[in-house]
Amino acid sequence: MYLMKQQEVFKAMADPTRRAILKRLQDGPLTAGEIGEAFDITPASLSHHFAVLKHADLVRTERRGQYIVYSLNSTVFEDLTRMVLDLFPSVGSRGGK
Amino acid sequence: MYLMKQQEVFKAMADPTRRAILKRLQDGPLTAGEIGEAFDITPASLSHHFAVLKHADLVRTERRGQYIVYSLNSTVFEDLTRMVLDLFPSVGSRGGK
DNA sequence: GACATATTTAGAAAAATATCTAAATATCTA
DNA sequence: TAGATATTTAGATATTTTTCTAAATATGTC
Repeated sequence: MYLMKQQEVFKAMADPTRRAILKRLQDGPLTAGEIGEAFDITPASLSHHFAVLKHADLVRTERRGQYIVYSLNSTVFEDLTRMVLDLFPSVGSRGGK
Repeated sequence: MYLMKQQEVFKAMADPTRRAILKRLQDGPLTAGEIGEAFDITPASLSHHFAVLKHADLVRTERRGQYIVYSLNSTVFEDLTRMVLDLFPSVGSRGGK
């Protein structure tokens, strides 16, 4: 059922900078540089966070000329939501263990 | 809106042992010792994980004689679900930014 | 081709986390 | 109260993560 790398996804979500990156991408794709403007962090560190998010398959990338454009991968989000629900029996109200 | 400690919750969920602890509690409350049976880890390390889960308000505790009984706190879990949905606009289909 | 810009990779240092052993605390039973 | 069991706390160590600087790669422009 879960094709996603559960551990990678949860680890990716655990960092506040990465969650903020995801937030920024809610309104549409952005280049690495555009995302970085919001953070007081070097491009290298940011790039590391991108790598973690990509590894968890939470974002997709596409090169556009000099730029690399990042966008949310909403498919994995659905899996994540399901995963969270699965951890808490009462709310999801989906019977079996 | 979010009364929960977002960072604490995500951090708590990032560790596989802690997620497994939550899983074990799905079927009902268990003592620290009962939970520990499933893991190849010292009671001290386990206790550390309990502390993290408690700090995130994901579990509740109650002393019963010698034992300490742990149970899921499903209230916070609803917040968590909402939080995840909030990070991914397409899934929740809830308009605003 | 040379140079500028955008981004990533490599390698090191600093900070956070997970784990352990040993000791402390709480409760139970005799 | 003494001894046993259950759990946590303290302190140390090992691992992982975050961040940085410097260098490398890719693309665009002159």
